Amino acid sequence: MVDATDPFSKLELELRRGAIVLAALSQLRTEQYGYSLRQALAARGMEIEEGTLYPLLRRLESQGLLTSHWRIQDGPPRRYYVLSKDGIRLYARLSASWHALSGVMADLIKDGAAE
Amino acid sequence: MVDATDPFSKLELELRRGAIVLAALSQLRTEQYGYSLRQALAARGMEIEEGTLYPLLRRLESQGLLTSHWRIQDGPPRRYYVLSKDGIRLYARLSASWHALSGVMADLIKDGAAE
DNA sequence: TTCCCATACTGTGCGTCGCACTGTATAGTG
DNA sequence: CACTATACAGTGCGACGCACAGTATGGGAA
Repeated sequence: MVDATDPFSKLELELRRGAIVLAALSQLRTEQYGYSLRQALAARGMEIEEGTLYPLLRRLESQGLLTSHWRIQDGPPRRYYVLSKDGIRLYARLSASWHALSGVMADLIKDGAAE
Repeated sequence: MVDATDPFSKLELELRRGAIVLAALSQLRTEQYGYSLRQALAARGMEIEEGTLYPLLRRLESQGLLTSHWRIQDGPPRRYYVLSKDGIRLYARLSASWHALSGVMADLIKDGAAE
């Protein structure tokens, strides 16, 4: 629960926004269900709300980037997701984009860092 | 003009989305007008549409992060923008956030890079 | 001079998406 | 048997990038 009237909070949220998909995809190279994915990401410093993550997973599947199936075993039924062939390709491209963006931004920010 | 039906294009756009504000702010540590800012960013690999940049500048000013004034000198009137005190503070915080995010993402992506 | 393009800014509307919030259901623990 | 953690689904709002359209000036070429 952040103060939405604070410009910084809004901007930081926007900053994370695009990265969320890539973060999720990166962990779906191996099979995960929503809840475990959320915990895996949180453990690495990328906290994503349930209301964000679950719709995201469904959206990515509807776009053919993920495949999923229910599995009932040791506990409640869980929907497991993993990258599809298209998802693997897209992940490669998107992580390359991230890398490029990261470089550009580092360049932009560092100028005048000595000031 | 990208193919909006291609999931990759949409996701890449989302990836850039949050970074745009930070990129703009980074160049407004020194006074710039919209058009020159757009060219400065493009020259460094960060192309921003006019329909994105101009509203962004107005929005940031309305939030008190930028100050602006018209100047008439050698050509058409230009509206010059520069970081306000609040803007300077926010820029520092936001670039720190970017740095942190960048680190987290690098960590997430690199796992299994050897696969 | 006149045409044209680059420059420079304004404004509108659409589509997308993160999140807050709510709801549903199961498993395990005391 | 209540209570909590787990696990997922669904709705609505707010924010914003961009496509698109419009306005106006300045400079160079014909």
